[in-house]
Amino acid sequence: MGKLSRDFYDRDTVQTARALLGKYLVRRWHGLWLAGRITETEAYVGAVDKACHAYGGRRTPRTETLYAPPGTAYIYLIYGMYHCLNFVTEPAGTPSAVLLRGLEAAEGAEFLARNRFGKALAELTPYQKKNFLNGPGKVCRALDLTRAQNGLDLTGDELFLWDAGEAPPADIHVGKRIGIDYAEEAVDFPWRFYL
DNA sequence: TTCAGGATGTACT
DNA sequence: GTACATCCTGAAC
Repeated sequence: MGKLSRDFYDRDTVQTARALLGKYLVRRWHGLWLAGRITETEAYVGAVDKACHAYGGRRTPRTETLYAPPGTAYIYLIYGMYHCLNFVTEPAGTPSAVLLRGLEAAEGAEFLARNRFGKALAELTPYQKKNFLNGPGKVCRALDLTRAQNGLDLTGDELFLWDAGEAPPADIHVGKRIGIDYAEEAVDFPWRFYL
């Protein structure tokens, strides 16, 4: 029970990705709380993973955040219009992170719906409810996360992860990662975890 | 229900 | 100029 400390992120990335399922992402937003339960993650390990932006020690302005200390938010723009939120793992200088792919609304659902669809929760169609937060771009849209939050310290008070003290999820699914067809042998790494 | 195509900007070649 | 850790829409089934 409590905010996840830096130690939580300072270890093997694949283990961290798995351990994040069932934890809560919490965001302080305009004086109120937005939160969701994590349902889907993927691991990206720079040292061995061609799908990772920092594969082979690649260092550019964009990837610089991946080299930050564990427990840092890495947020980047993808396809010109969506953002993806990652949690930096492993010691500083080891470019690895966990991509957040899915949430279940927990706190501030009314505001999440407004950010995501521009209308009230009660007005969402069944299709919109079903596809509320089941993708990385959707999560960032609902939580109003952009590159302005890139580099945020996840042990701070603005954006952090919370262990609600729930029993570990019983039924964790494992699979290949999504949208990385270019990554050669890394395409098949079983580094996607979901409930 | 699945599927093709387009939107859109930044990073990198 | 090309590719990209995506999502939405509209058409076909």
